[in-house]
Amino acid sequence: MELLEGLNEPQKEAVLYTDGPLLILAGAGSGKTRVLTHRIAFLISQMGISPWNILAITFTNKAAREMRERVDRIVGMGSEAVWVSTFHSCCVRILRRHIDRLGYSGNFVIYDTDDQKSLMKEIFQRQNINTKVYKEKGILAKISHAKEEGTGPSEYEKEARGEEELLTASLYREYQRRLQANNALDFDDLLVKTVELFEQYPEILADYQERFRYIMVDEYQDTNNIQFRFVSLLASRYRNLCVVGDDDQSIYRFRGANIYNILDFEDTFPETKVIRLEQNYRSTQNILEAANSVIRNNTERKEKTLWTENEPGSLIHFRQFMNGFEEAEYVAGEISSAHRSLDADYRDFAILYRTNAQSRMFEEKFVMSGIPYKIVGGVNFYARKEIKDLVCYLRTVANATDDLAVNRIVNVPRRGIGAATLTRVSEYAVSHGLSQFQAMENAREIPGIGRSLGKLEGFVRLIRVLRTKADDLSVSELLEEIIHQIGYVEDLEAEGTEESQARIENIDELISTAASYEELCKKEGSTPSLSGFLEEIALVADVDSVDEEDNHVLLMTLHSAKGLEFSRVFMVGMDEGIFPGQGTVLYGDDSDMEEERRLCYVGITRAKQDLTMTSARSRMLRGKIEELQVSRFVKEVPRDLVETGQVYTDTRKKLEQMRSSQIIGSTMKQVFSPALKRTKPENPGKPASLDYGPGDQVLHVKFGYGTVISIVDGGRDYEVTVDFEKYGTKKMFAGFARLRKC
DNA sequence: CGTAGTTTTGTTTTT
DNA sequence: CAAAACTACG
Repeated sequence: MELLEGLNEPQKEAVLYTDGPLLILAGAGSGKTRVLTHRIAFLISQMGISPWNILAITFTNKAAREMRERVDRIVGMGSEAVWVSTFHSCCVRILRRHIDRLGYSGNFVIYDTDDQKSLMKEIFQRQNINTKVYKEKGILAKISHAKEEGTGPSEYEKEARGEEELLTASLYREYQRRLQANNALDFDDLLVKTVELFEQYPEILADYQERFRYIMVDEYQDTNNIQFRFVSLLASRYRNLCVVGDDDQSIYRFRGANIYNILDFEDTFPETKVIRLEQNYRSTQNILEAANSVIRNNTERKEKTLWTENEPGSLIHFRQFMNGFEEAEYVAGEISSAHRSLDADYRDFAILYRTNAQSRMFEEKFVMSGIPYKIVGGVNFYARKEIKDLVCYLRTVANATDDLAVNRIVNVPRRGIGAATLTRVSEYAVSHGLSQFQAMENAREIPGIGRSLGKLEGFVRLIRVLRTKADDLSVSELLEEIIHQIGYVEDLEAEGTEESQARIENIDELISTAASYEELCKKEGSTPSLSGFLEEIALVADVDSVDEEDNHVLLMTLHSAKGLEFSRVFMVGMDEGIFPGQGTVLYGDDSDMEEERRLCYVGITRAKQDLTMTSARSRMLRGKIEELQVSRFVKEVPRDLVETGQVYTDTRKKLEQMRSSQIIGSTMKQVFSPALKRTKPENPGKPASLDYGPGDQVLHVKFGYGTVISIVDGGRDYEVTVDFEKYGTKKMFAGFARLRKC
């Protein structure tokens, strides 16, 4: 069959197994997207399933877009009826239709983290909470976790023990009350409310169960409990649930992802078929071996070993520097020279780090060296002040009850409406049961408003004018109208700084985003709307905008890199206290460390051809210079796979550099030798004797079972020749091969 | 009410 | 060492 061409055996099996629960354990680079898209195509073209009955859930919009394109390509006509979306956008689509049953209106707004914080801050102020003891962020984190567990305010209150939890319970209740009053949902609510809807209205659930007879979930290891409930509810009728994931790549526990969703999938759905994809098509043998060696140190995982038919490739490079400055210089230098000698293009490189803050130094060096680059993540595009301001104007125009948006822009640009006035407005609003904007419309009635009355009236007039115009204008035109009316860009131009210039560029980008949203709607045949646009931008992540066509180096966190691949990867900041992070090293337990290790595994497996890890002996942290040890993860890579190389020397000060490179060179041995003891105490180089001999059956992690042909004492180690059942005869060093007698 | 200057706070990771 | 939050003055 044409559809199955080019797929390996387990991949084919996964495509053909269509009925009942299916768990695909797909290692990094094992072609899982391919399997999923072919599976969808198979369902439609061979099984005669209507595209309408298929739901595919991905983690990011980018993944959804990619899958959509690939499905379109193989399925062709009718493929657009397949729902390919993220959890969140899928929920939004469902809620827009039915949320009125839950006491919200269909044009609800979605609050981002910033909005959540402002709202909580307001609640704190109103209730006179001591911000020295309790932090908005901390309470919000608790609420978020409660929501991920599906615990509502009442239930939380019942279970609350101790002062802090009781306070959280009451704040949780108030927070939800305020959200609802503003007709707003936060990220977690999107899932919570959908599940609530399904549980309270079985007929609505039944509708969607009928509709989504075949459900596929990608990156299943990163689902949290509420997402699990959502999927289980939908799939409980037809039970055609196919989940794809890799427990070794579960890196979102901090945000509620429950690794046991994938580890225990077979227990939850007893008739589950399990298929493992362990052949990697992405990386060289050395890179894969390094990844396998690192992840092997985790205990909470499903045992598996990735293998590949690719070349061994070059060794993993490791470089240690005196400080972060030299580290960045080295990376920039390597990229420049590779580019100059035409070995690689800029787009082949990615710099991966643990925290966003680490990007700065690389950015500076890249600017100096003229290397084109793009930073993914950091401050979300839509969280930037100028963008947020304008979006809040749009929100105000779209939704009369969005108090948060109104309060944000009422004095942007300066209209002389200050804190005192706003407090009066808000008191009036609360006592009369009005929204903030409605109260402003009645400003005349508000006691003590005094001189601010005219200013408020001016603001109300402006919004009314914009609302009227919104009916005839497209989103991008409305945006330009707003910018024109409030003179936003003019103000920025007047500033004339580099920063204000960057903001103007961001604003231009926002306008073109609006324009392309309209384009997309036209192409799809849907009607562009203001609320549609707002929804679109509320759910995008920064990775979503990564474009493989652009020729620049990408800088991003290890988290953002999941699902991507690059020819050449630099994992920078490989220091104890940075990666693994300080919190994990000092306060974390084993499972925290295992999560960090999985993150490292994700990083290593992003590389196709070439991987470099770097560290620094000292770094500037929180304004202090700190001495750092090399990351334990570097030490977990077998010595034989690593090349420490000539230490990079700056051309400016040869002499000094040579001295420091000698120092670094001499530390290199110390870096690695204790490592081998630590991570593989059972394998200290050449063993005194071997517990197997010629003729014995042995097991190898990668090649499986085989028979020992001969053993030669090679001085440093024994050279063993083994005839493997599946891979034929291989020669290997006993100390490294870790053969087990059986 | 707005600004400039001062103090405090903070580091994971993000849909 | 930043950025954010707070304070005091014009």
